[in-house]
Amino acid sequence: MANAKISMAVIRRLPKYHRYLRELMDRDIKRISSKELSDIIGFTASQIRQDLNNFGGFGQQGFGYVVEDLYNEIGKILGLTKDYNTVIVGAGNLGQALAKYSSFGKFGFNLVGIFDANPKVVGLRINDVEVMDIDCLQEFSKTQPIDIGYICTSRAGAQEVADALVNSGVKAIWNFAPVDLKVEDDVVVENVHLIDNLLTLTYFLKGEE
Amino acid sequence: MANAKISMAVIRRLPKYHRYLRELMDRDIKRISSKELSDIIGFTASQIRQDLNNFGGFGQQGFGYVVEDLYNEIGKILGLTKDYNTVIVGAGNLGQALAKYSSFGKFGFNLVGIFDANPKVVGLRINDVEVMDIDCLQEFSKTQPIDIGYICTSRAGAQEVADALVNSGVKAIWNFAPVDLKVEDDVVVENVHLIDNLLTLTYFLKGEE
DNA sequence: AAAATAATGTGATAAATTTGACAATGTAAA
DNA sequence: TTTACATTGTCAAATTTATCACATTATTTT
Repeated sequence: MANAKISMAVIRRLPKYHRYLRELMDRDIKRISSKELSDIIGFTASQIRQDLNNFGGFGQQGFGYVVEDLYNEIGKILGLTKDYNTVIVGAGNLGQALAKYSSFGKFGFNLVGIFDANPKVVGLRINDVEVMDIDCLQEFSKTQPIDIGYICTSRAGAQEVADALVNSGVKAIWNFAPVDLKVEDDVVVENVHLIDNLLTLTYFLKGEE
Repeated sequence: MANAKISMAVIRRLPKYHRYLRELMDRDIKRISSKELSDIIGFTASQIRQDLNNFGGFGQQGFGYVVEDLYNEIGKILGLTKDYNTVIVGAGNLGQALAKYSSFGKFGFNLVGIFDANPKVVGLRINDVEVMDIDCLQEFSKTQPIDIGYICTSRAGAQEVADALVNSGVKAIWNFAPVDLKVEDDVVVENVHLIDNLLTLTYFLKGEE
């Protein structure tokens, strides 16, 4: 297995490959060439081959790729062979929406707890998971290891929540607060900065009219 | 004004500059050098200067940048000098969360309508905006021009909704459905593919344990 | 079984992006 | 007013990323 450093650009394309391969499977397509995949996914065939080769040769010369095998291989690379325990911190609009969103479960993301600092929402049940006080997080993490924490708090509380998650042994944070968190090197943070996204949109909107 | 093509990499950094400059203003800091900004934002000083120079010289040699001026300039570049009419299509969990999320208003994004195909939610009022039937979209767009449409539907309905938005004159789409939309060249699409994001996280989580 | 065809894997090339270096030019101090 | 200092704007180099081109190796057809 090739273990040279994989570039971020490649990694960010992997979920898209995964998504399109799933779709091909659903359409009962058994095999695909890099050229055909290129046509539907929008990357060049060359890039697709090069991307996949970072992880080993999944294709067959003169034949292409077996859709299901490739899907499974990419799933493995993305770490989808195991389940993950997740918690949501911040039971506001977004936190509740994520709690109710069922699609994550399909990929093995199991919501095991929701936490909030606001006594008004503590005790509420959302999608069959009880909202607990944020101060109970560390205690909770002893009964059940937490793999990923979703931070859905305001900007102001986010860093404190990140620290609390890290203290509870969480190694991956999905951050929706518009702030860049400071965490130790062994903790992975993935940001969803919605405002940043929206401003990119207006940049182009402005430029094109 | 320099009008050479600005790279996507630069554009995606602009909202982050904007965010950090806002924070500096809130802390009442009047001026900043690329070196100081580098320390807090995490890009190299050289990159910061080069990024800003794409749009003209906003700094002063030997002095640095005036925080408020730079904030305003970047705001202009991002198109934040005007307001935008937005609609949400899909009043499910996420659509409702976005409707209730007030922060967008601060930047001039005004929610003027919410649409859904499900008769059960049509008529509901969310954050003082009524949920209308999706079939009323085109009619609605005649009374009030729509600048940006947020697609918060399922994967299955997203393309159809995108088409309806484009038909109603919308030139910018913020897409939360896990699908890549096909639209004409003059329509800008910004995707928030949450699942893709989450899978990037597990990629690193897998690699680091 | 041999020839024609298809499509990967990969090394070389090109393009894009980031970083480094410094002259030019301003500010601040003496 | 002159000198010392700070920091931008920008060109050049280095690095990273994407594309091209093709030899290799499999499949399919005759």
